[in-house]
Amino acid sequence: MPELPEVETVVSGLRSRLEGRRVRDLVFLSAHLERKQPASALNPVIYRGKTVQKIWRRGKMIIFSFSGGCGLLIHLKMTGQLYLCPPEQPLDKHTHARMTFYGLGSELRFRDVRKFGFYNCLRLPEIMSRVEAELGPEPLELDFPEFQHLLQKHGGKKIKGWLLDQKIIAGIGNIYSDEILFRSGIRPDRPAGRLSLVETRKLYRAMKSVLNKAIELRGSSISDYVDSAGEKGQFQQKHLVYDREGQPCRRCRQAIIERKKIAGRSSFFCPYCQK
DNA sequence: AGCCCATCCTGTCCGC
DNA sequence: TGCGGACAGGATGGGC
Repeated sequence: MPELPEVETVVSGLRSRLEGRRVRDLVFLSAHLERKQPASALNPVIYRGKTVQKIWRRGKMIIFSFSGGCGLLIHLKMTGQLYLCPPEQPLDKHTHARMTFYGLGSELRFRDVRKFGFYNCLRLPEIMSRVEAELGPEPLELDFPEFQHLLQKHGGKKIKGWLLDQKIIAGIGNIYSDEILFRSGIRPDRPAGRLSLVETRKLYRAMKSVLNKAIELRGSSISDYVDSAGEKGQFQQKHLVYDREGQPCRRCRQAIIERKKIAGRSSFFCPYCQK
């Protein structure tokens, strides 16, 4: 499931290959993805001849800007993939869009088995206003006082749900919320507003260190995730609780990792290390 | 305000 | 071996 570190890895790979390139064509391969376009969507034909100006990330959203004010807003959701590959590589039924470029031996493909993701052709100002309306601040740019303020502002929420809420903080999903809470020694069902100062500091530091370390290791490949070159990440080897139900805790080596549904999501935690 | 549930979708896994 | 049902999950939207 691509979360902030996976999306960051994809974006940095695409950026180095695509920024400054001129689009030859954008083609949708399945009607499904087109049905997810909002009413204000641009005709894909408009992208022909446009130059990729910038590619960046906001939370888990991927944004492209092109010359002429066009943009792309892409979300990989759970099984989406956005990668460069040789044009002759066979297409399968899960590949929903392809973009080709002048002078580049690779094409960009959007593939998504479960079809939860979207790939929206929109004007850049519309993308920016949508993204800013829907997303809270970036966790890696958040300072400690603002972090504390957000904990109090949504203090009734369980901390797991708090971390997952994209409107509070943008980019954290189910894997990293569990890994962050384990490293903070905090149980996922604790109310966000009732953490001690020491716990709040631990949580803040763990959030940054887990996300940064995961970016360094190019993300976690649990099911479908691959980067822009089709390569898997390595952070799954560092997971301490996620998907480890029934196995001994890697820290205390005694307690057994539990799994509970919290805030509607499977949550893994150590009943001994997390208070 | 915040929780729970259903929804979208398909591959995988489990039990019979 | 094969089939059917449960399940997973990011985000949204409705109901309580």
